[in-house]
Amino acid sequence: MPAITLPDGSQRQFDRAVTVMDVATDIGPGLAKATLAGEVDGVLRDASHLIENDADLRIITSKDPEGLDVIRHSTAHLLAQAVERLYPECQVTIGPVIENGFFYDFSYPPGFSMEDLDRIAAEMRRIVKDALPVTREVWHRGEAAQFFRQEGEFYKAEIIEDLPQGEEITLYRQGEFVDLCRGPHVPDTGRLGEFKLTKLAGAYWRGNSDNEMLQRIYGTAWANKKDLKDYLHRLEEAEKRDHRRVGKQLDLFHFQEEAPGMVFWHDNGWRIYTEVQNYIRTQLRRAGYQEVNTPQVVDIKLWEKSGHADKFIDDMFLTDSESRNYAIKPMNCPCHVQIYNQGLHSYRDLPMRLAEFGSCHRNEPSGALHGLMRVRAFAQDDAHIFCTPDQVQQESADFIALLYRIYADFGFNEVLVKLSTRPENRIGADELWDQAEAMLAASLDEANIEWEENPGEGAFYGPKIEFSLTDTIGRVWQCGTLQVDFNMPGRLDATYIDDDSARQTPVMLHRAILGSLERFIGILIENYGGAFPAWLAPVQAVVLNISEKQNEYCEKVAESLENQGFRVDLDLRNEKIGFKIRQHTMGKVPYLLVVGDREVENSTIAVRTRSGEDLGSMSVNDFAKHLAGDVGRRGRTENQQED
RNA sequence: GCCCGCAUAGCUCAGGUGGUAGAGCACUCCCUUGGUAAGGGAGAGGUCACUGGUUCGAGUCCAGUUGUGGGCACCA
Repeated sequence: MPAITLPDGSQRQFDRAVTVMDVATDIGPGLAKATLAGEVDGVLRDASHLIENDADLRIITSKDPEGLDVIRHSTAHLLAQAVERLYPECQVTIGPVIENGFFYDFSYPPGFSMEDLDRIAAEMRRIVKDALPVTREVWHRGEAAQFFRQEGEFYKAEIIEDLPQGEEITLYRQGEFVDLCRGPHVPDTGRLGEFKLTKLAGAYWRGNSDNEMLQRIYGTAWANKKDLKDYLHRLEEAEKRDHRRVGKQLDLFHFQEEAPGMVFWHDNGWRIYTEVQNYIRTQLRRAGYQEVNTPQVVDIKLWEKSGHADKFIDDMFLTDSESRNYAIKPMNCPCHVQIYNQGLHSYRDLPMRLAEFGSCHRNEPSGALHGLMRVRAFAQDDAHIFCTPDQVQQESADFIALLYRIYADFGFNEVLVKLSTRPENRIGADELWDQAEAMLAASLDEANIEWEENPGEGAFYGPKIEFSLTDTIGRVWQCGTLQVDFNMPGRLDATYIDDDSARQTPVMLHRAILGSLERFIGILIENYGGAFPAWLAPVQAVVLNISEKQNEYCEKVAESLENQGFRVDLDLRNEKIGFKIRQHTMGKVPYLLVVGDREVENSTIAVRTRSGEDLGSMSVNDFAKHLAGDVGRRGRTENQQED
């Protein structure tokens, strides 16, 4: 005699056990048709789930986020069923829901091609048309494993055997296809159909490169045709902001075969780069850092001593001369310890903060390279803070505050924060790790920052906080980092004299805010779609003449602005004004300054923004003030004050 | 590094089943001096990524290499 309480608080009384679908039907046929699953007492269940006792029930349709997940999950099963039909020797493994869609991994040594994807999608549509009922079955663990082994599905049998004891083993059946799954699923395959198989990729079984490489098929799935179309449209729009595409359009940089993973910066791109670098330089100086510069080619012995060679020798570029072996430096820290080690330090000298935009090279695996986002040659806004153990907490807090201030200047207000803790392969005593991890966690908590733990992902010498930004298509890129290192200073013989005259080993904080400048500029390009705020724009304004008559005046305007430190171009080509406006608008120049006879006569310029707004005519001085205000705001919006 | 694609003019891209390359934009020259997103005309421009193979003949088919794209693994 269950009484069902719905989310609006209303109750329905039944004289027998009912399924989620029964309740939906009781409410109305329209709802029944839309019902995909139900949330019974807070747990997601199939529409066919039988409710025997009083319960809270929320009917799940495609309008609920959970409903969309059910659709995606069921579409993954649909994919697996189609693949099993077309490639009977194929084995299924796992097929989870991911952002915007799903994937399914198959063991199929011959491999799939893009043509296979078309065949598979066609078979999937056939199954949708057949509207096969999807049913749930509870199996005995051993029998289920046995069943899959008989079917030749050894991966599935392995998954079952690895499930925690006591967990219910459920199988879902649609037509001839049976899959191990926790569920829930849609009531029948007819509820699916708004999907697209998007990519084909390799993926290692259980994410381990020692295992077989499986064939992964990615897809996207939505509740209706419009959502699917909108999603595909969003992807296209994101592609237009791709930093590689924008980099070519705006003549920022290029790559070429002779230097894979290394950037050829052009004038326009390098202007952005140096602007960013100079901004950071000023910020660090203000925050009490010293800027230094250290050699790029350093004897391998130093890398052996620091511990890097042990772990990263394959990823280092090596060279030799006169029977000595050198590495092109992959990072700055050992060199900074060398600077620290010059002279004797008192605890009174600490903290000592050494910053460097040193050029570093890492021989990244070819498959990892990705435009500016992952390169083999880069510079970081890198710095190392040498301090006493007591100072770690305060230095961390100061750093985190600086990082958020700088991100805000660049217009980034959403930051993902993770604390990576001790990895399996590490150096140093566990007590030191306990201490370091706790300090980092405390500095985040004190700043009221939400963070996640990333267990086992710390560097080999210490735990780290990672600060990540997101690109236009939702890929997350780690930029900032803060790492506590109790090991390297000792390995490289760094010391200071304590207040009781004893020699102590300083703690070293490795830290960067933007991370690789190359990557950060890639993110900036995508964030702005190439339309940089005035402070970063390679060209801040272009002076355009209407005809030859105004050339001399135009030159004077440009010269005056340049003398005030602005980046200004002159376009005196024999072209119509509409043509020039169009070209520089597409070139994303923030301000277009038009000069005709009227302006010459009144000693003014007509100001137009790249968004097409007409700011009217004004004197060069007034425009300079306007532009200076714009530059001064950096990436912050009008009403965001600098803190 | 591994899986699946891709590589044609400076850029964006066409080039069924093999018969020695095309468009638009950009570029050069000429006309046009034009007031806020493309004025007109003419011209030049390509060892079809590289190496090898099949063929009378390869941009096109096959193999390898390099680079690159999407993933996986890696990321001090």
